[in-house]
Amino acid sequence: MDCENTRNTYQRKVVLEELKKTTAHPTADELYEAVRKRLPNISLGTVYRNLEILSACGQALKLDLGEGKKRFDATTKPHYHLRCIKCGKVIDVPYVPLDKEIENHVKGMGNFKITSVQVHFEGICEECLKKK
Amino acid sequence: MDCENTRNTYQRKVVLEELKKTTAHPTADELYEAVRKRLPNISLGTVYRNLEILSACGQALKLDLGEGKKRFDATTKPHYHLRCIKCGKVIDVPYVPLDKEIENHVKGMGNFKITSVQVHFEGICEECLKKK
DNA sequence: ATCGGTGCAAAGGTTTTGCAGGCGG
DNA sequence: CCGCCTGCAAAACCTTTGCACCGAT
Repeated sequence: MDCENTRNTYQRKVVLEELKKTTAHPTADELYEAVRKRLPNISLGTVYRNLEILSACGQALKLDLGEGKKRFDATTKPHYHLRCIKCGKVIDVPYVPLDKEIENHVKGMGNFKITSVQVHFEGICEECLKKK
Repeated sequence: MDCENTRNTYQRKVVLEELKKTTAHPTADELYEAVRKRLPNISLGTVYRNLEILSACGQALKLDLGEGKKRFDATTKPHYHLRCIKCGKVIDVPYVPLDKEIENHVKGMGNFKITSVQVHFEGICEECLKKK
């Protein structure tokens, strides 16, 4: 994607601002609802298009945790995610440099070049542990 | 899921047989096309239902590699997957016990209980490396 | 005979896209 | 002005589901 020829539209600005306000890793639809409070006429398609551009240009992360829908994250520095199997919440897991370690383990195990490693966790979050 | 009260229908048998014939990690639709050569009247819904039952009962794996569709694998023993970013092919990566190692790294880094770790790789497969 | 499974088609949920008009640089 | 972007709506895509009938046990 060509990130030089993108324009700073107000809609894109608000989408990114609202994404930065939360740590809940919203879906496109959830973010659409949040953005609509400020821009009642924005369309869901515009939210999708802007999330696509923002994540392609390094200003957001697109997450797929196997739920059948994507989530988005304004925190672009390396970290992992844990999805709670009880309440569905997605929380951040602090970064430890697993990627390089994994690549070292797998290196030489086949004739392919690894460009990225996806790691995510499933488990039970702090709150759901307390409830039980 | 209740795996005791399942019946051995011919459709389910053929779905599993066709899945076992390939290492290409087919999607439900791709498997539907393969099965249809033997059972021209089978429906896509039946393929989905059987893949759901087979994976829930440990006879197949359901994979989500972030493509917006699920893939299926008759190899249920532990291994990883690499999706080629050039040709889209999914190939097996031999198992090394990354899961436990990762859990050891992350253990104690937050108040949550990890129940599973998903790891998958993106990269370039042998054939596409040669082409370049 | 029971009750899980099937085929068909419709519906469901998420994401993409065609189009005409709007606006940022 | 140019051409990227927007809103709207339809479509695309993958998957699930309701229904009546079928067939495995």
